[in-house]
Amino acid sequence: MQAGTKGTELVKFFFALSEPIRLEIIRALLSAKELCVCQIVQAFGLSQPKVSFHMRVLREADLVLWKRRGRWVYYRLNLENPMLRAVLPFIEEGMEVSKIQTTACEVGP
Amino acid sequence: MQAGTKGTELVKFFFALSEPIRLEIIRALLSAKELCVCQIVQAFGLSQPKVSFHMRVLREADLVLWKRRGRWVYYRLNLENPMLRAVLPFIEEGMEVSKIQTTACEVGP
DNA sequence: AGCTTGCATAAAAATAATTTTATATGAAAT
DNA sequence: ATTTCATATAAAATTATTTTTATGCAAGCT
Repeated sequence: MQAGTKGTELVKFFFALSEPIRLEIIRALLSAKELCVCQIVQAFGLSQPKVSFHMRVLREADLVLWKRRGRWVYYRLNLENPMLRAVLPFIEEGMEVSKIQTTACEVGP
Repeated sequence: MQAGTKGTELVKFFFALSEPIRLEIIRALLSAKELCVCQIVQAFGLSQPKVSFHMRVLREADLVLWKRRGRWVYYRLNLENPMLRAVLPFIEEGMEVSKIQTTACEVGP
């Protein structure tokens, strides 16, 4: 996804979702209302900079929102994004039903 | 999109759409019922192997169907793909209305 | 059959994305 | 004020994708 690309928004959107780790993070965020970086790090056994890198891609594609609370940074899906909403059913597909978020849940440190 | 990836189908789908040239080809196929490679080459001023490369990515993501007729190979959108159908409205967005296919049209050599 | 056209594919070269390693920042704790 | 923790960001190293260049193949023409 080189710089100066036209139609960037759409390209960024698809690009962000075209990576297995990022898709898994999206799925995790679908199950948990929100997650801080350390939870994602632990859940997937990834390095922290790696997770931060991918979260940035997701952020810049407008797929997630973030908020700092104390020392932690929490990420959650940007469900206001209509494109995300359009593809979520396909991302959910194959997920265990039990893992799909139906109600808010307490998470995190 | 490294080899041996899990959840390949979805990743391939998003990956195929995460590239400006491929998105433009999708848009062109939306306007023209079907296009042969030489038409895409001419329409965008791309080299033939480049177009073939991108068409293969689109094929392997199940986004397009192809058929040889004589010496020409024609590509068209795989509108049976439900994921493609889900995102098409967003891909159309910003396209000139006049370019959006409403009826079949005669194209090609 | 031999030529030409349209296209796929392979190999090499160029470019871009990801991962790792190292460092910086903001917030709380001591 | 210093230290510690959680995380972002930068730089370097690695890996993947894209582009270019070269070649091969199928189909029609002469």
